[in-house]
Amino acid sequence: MTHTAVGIFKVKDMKSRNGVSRPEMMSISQKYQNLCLKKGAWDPDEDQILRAYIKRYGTRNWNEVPKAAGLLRSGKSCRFRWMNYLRPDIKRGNFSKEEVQTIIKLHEMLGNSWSAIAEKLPGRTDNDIKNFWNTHLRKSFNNNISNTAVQAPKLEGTQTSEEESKQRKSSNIIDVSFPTAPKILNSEDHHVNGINENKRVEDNVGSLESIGELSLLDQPSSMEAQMGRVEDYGEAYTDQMGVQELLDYPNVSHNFDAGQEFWMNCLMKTQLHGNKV
DNA sequence: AATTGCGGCAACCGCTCCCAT
DNA sequence: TATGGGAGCGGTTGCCGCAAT
Repeated sequence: MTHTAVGIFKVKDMKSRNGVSRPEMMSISQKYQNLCLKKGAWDPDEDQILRAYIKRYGTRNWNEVPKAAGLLRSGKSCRFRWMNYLRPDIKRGNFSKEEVQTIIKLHEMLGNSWSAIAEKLPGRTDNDIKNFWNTHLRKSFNNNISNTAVQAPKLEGTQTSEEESKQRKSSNIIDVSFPTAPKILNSEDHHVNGINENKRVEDNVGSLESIGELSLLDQPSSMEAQMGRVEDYGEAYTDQMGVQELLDYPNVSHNFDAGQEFWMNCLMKTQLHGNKV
């Protein structure tokens, strides 16, 4: 049956014997389990089984889910499928302007803490955001520094039609430059506005109670200055008085970076018109 | 028409953290 | 207090489809 192989080795209960150490046995067990488990894309039947099982029994123990549901998958795989695809509250459409802005701002602030970013984007998963960043935004920000052509983000979402896909691919190279782009540094310990980069990200993000509070971050370049991670790319980032002003009046619009504003406009035009900017 | 290269997404892997014992 | 298991996270890989050659 499906879960016999999975449950065969209870490694923690085994003692070393025949000269095989526990770690070695662990490894053997893992390999054996892996051989027995299905990998790769999920088919609709598996989705249906998992969905039905979780609907009925919930997700208290992911390792039990595949065994009890009769799926030849690891608990991790089931969890991943549920969390990133099957969950009913998953949003699978376009990334809105607000969502893109939020991702950009939070990434400036938190780095690659996708789960923390995802918390502020209801319906979006960390994996979605990570993929979106890696395939669209990262290139833009890398090229941001070198001022070369970048690829416009795809904003249609994951379930695009072939037509949209073709249109996107035929028109997705735009020229964007960021004349005043800040450069992120690898610094040791930063405490800005209560954010400690050396702490777990959740601890820092916990202080941002709602998306509304993100309005405080509406000045991307200035935020870099607040975080003290800006190299000398212009006075706006190094002016201590300016930084103090931001700290004193966080809700007042300061020094909105023209390069990023332009870039954001490009994104929005691409989304709204589905064509060149 | 066949081949190659590339982009995008889904999924896996390895690691760390948290919590129960 | 130490240990082990489960959960969660970020990085990476593999596959598929499309465009270019």
